Amino acid sequence: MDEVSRLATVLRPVRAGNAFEETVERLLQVIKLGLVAEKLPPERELAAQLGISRVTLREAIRALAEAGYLTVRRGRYGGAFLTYTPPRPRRDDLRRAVVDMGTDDLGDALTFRMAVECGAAQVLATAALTEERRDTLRERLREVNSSGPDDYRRLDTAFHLAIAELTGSSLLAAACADARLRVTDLLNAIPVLRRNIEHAAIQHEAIVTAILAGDPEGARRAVAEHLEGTAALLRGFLA
Amino acid sequence: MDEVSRLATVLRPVRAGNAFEETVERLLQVIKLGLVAEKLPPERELAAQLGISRVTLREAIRALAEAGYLTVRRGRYGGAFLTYTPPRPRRDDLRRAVVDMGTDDLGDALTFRMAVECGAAQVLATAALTEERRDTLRERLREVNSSGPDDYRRLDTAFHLAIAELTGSSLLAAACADARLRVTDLLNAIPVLRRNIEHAAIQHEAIVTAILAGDPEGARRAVAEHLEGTAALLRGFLA
DNA sequence: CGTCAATGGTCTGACACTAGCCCAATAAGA
DNA sequence: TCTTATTGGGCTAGTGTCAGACCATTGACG
Repeated sequence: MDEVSRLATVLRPVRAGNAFEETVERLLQVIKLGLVAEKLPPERELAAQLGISRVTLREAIRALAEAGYLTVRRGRYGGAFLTYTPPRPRRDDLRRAVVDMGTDDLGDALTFRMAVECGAAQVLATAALTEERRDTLRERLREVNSSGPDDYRRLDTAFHLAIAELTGSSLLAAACADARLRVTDLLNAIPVLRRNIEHAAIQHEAIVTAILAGDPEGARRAVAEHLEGTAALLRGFLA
Repeated sequence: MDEVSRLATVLRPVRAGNAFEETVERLLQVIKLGLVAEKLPPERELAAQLGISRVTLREAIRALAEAGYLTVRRGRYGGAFLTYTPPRPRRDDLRRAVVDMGTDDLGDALTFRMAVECGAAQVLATAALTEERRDTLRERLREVNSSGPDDYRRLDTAFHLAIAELTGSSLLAAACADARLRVTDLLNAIPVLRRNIEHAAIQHEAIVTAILAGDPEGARRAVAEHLEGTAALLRGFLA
C-alpha cells in the first residue's frame, strides 16, 4: 500500500476503449439484463442518451445484428428488435466461463458486488421510504417470486437493481448495475433449478422484510448471505 | 420504477466528456487527494497509464499549470511539480460550494459514499486478513491520528481509501475513490478543527477495531456513524 | 389506395485524438 | 568542464468521431 499502488487506483485509463467498443458493451448490457422488452429506442434518441454520434451507434448496432442479438427493420414502426435468447446452460459452460474470466477479475467482481449491494440495502433500510417506494419493492419481490425458470434471471436482476434505484442515488444504481453485469455471463451459465429459486425466494423475502422494517443490520446480513451462496459456487470452480 | 427509469441507469453517456476534460479531472483528483507528493510521473509514462496520447496529456497539464496547480520544468530531473496548497477555508465558502453542487447531486454523492464505504468495511471485516494487511491498516490509522490540521485531509483520505484497497478489489477501490472525490471540494471547505479531529479519531479507532475483530456488523455501523456526521453537516446547508 | 410520419441508410466537412518521431533543455556525474 | 541520460516541447500524417443534412423504406390510417 505504498504511494505507487495508491496512485494506480486513480491513474487508470481515462476511457475503457473507443466509443464503438464501449457502445457495444452498453447495448449488450441492456440486452442481457433484459432491461428492454422487444426493441431498442430509435437511433437518434439512443445516440443522444449515450452521448455518441449516430454513426458510431449504428456501427455498434450493426455489430450486434451480425452477432445475432438484433434484427434491424426499416421504415415507420421499424427499429432494432431483440432476437436474443439466453442459451440453455450446458455442462462445462460454467467452468469455461469462470476460467475465461480469470481468478483475479472474478474475485474482484464478486467482492465489488458484495460491497455495493450490501451498501445499497443498508442505505435503503436506513431511509424513510414513501409508501409508493415500499410498494415498488414489494411488487418486484412478487414478480421474481412468481416467475418461471425462463424469466427468472431477468426478474432477479430487476429485483436487485430496484433496491439500488430506490435509494434515489443514480451513482449507486449505476455501480450495482455494473457489478451485476460483471457476473451476468456467469449467472447465465448456471442452470436455474426449482430448488435454487425457492431458496432464493426465502432470502429475497428476508431482504425486503428487513428493509421495510428499517433494519440496516438485518438488510446487510440478508444480502450478504444471499450473495455468498452464488459467490461460493463460482469460487469453487477456481480451486 | 418503470421500464424507462430502469433503462436510464444503463443508457447514460458512454463518456463523461472529451479526453482532455477527463484528463484534467483525473489529474486534479491526484493532486487534491494528495496521492502524489511532489511531482507527477514523466509525461510518457503518465500518458500510457491514463491511456491517452502525450499531446492530450500535455494540454491538460498546461491547463493545470495555468491554473496554478503545477509548475513544469524541462530537462533531466524536470517534470510537473505540484504547487498546490488547499486554500484556507473561509466563512461562506462551504455554503457556496454546497449550493454550486446542487441538491440532487449532493444527496446522490453522499448516498453513494455511504453505501460503498460501508460495503468496503463490511467486506474487509469478513475477509481473512494477512498480518501484513492488518499492519497496513493500523499504520494508516496511526498516521491520521497523529496528523496536524495541515495534513489531516490527505491522511484521512488515505485511511478511507486503504480500507477499500485492502479488500483487494480494484473495482471497489475505484468506486470509493470516486465517491470520495465527489465530496472532496466540500470537505476542503470545512475548517479542520481540533475537536473534529479528536471526534473522528475515536470513530476511526472503532472502525479499525471492528474490522480487525472480524465484526462486519460493527464495522458497517462504525463507518455509517462516521460518515453520517459529515453528511448531516453538508445536508444542513440545503435547507 | 394514396399520404405521410417515423424510422433506418448514407454522405460530407470539420474537429479531436493518436502514434511516432525528432528537437531542446537541464543537471548529475565523470 | 564536458557528457549524457532524462525530461519536456513541437511537428506531422493518419484515424476516430461528430453534427447535420438528405435519401429510402415502411406501414397505419384516412
